[in-house]
Amino acid sequence: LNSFSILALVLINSNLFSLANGLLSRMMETRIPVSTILSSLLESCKECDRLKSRSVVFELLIDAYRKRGMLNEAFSVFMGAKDGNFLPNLLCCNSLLKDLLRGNRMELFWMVFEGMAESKLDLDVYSYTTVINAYCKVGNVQEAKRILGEMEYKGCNPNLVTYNVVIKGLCRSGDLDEALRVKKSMAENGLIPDQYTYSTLIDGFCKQKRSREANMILEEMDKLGLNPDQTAYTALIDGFMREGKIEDAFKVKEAMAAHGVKLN
RNA sequence: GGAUUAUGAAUUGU
Repeated sequence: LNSFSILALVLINSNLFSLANGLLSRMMETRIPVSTILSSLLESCKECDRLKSRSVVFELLIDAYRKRGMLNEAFSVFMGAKDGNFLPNLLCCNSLLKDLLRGNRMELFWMVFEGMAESKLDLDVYSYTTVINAYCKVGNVQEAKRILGEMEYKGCNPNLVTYNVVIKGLCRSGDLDEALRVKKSMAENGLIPDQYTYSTLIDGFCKQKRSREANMILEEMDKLGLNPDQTAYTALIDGFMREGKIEDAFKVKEAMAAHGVKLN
């Protein structure tokens, strides 16, 4: 195992990443527990202190575990690497956060996030957006908005996706008016709402049984030349049907056809 | 640069 570890480090040092990757895959497939692989790698890093880019070995291993859905193992490697002062780079951390959030592994998610913060890693718009999304998903829009403020304060500008995530969170929590205010505020930051923004709002209004207003949002979208797509129309049809407004639903279906958007 | 990461955008009933 130690020979493999050292070889992996040497390969990375020589920019032979895919070979290193193959080696790590073989190590994983032996079913040796992560903790053993991890300590072997950390030990080898200490021995081979003249090799460069040693933290890459942990990034490769995290990615390998992540992509196999082995999130506990990916997490362990992150923690071990961080504690050994081989903090994975931002892209790797962000990717791990994304998978932990999607996998609903929130305990691990927050531990990784804390680890990034305590290592003084500068978060980027991806990191912040993911964290905002995490808060939104548990209905904590307050905290989501706090992070939004924090990122701006730290000089990291929220982008279109960030705003869409916040708007979605507000819609889910039923705060439609605030969602509209946030949409308006995008212009101040030079951002133009896109089809995601509009579809999110349309769906939000529909889910609160405010389909008529949703219809107006769709019309606004159309006016602006942002072609409402299948998602926007489907959300609106669904909204009208939920309210029992069958005729309105059919009108939307006709408008949809007139705009050349197909029913799915 | 080895990895190229953030919106699981809508619908799919009982």
